[in-house]
Amino acid sequence: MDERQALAAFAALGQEHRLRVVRALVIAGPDGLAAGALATEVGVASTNLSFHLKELSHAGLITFRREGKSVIYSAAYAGLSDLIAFLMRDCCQGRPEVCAPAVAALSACACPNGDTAHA
Amino acid sequence: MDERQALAAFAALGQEHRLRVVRALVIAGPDGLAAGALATEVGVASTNLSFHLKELSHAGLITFRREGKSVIYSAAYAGLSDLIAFLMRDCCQGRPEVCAPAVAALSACACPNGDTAHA
DNA sequence: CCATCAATTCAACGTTTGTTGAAGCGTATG
DNA sequence: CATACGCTTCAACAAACGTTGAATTGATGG
Repeated sequence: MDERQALAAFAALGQEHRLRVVRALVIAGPDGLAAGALATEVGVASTNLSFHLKELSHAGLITFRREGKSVIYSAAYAGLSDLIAFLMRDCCQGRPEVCAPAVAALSACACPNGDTAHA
Repeated sequence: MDERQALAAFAALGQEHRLRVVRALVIAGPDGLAAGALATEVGVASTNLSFHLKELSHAGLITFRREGKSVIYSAAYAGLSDLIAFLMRDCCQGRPEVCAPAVAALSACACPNGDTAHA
């Protein structure tokens, strides 16, 4: 990920309604949510939501697929990963302890190795 | 971290000059950089930089200390960690594999356990 | 084929944001 | 105590952003 993409992603997340959309989609998981459902959940007019969804999609933070009359949006987990990596890249020039808290914070969420506690 | 703080942080990062400042400070490490040095590195007028530094400080992404005539800024690693945690919170509702890539991306940067490779 | 529903595009608007130059404040030095 | 230096505050302006209602596209059902 280059600076241009990261910039677009952070700018996209720096807006109340868009941040809520991404959070809702992250929580919803790979199944995603229809645009209408999102509009209700976030509390924004559909016209306005479309604008924000396009922005998020352009920033690589969400993806979408048509399903009948609805358009289903989901979080782009890869895009989110890349964004985190960009922000912390080159963070520990010989000082691993500096950015270790960030790893711990994220690990607490994901428990990727099936090893849930006392890591 | 609550939504309001996360919003301020993402909005702060969604601006070219501010993102460069944060990246420069993340790379610089705990020692930090003086405002003047940052202005040179980022390529922005000192007046303008002050504005952005205040914004970043307010968002909890950087800290500062006075040292003689200079003001030294450094990355607030804890703030960055919290931000990452907020973004990915509740991401793996029974599906750890979904956000595992994010953990991998960050771990590659930090190698916190002294275990550098082949993890 | 027409009516309906879901979602998007478009143009217009009010507000917020980033930038600039001049002036001010705090710290060091002769 | 006066000067120089580093940085910040202030007021003003142009550009970008988010919101809204009306019109449009695409898919489904009578």
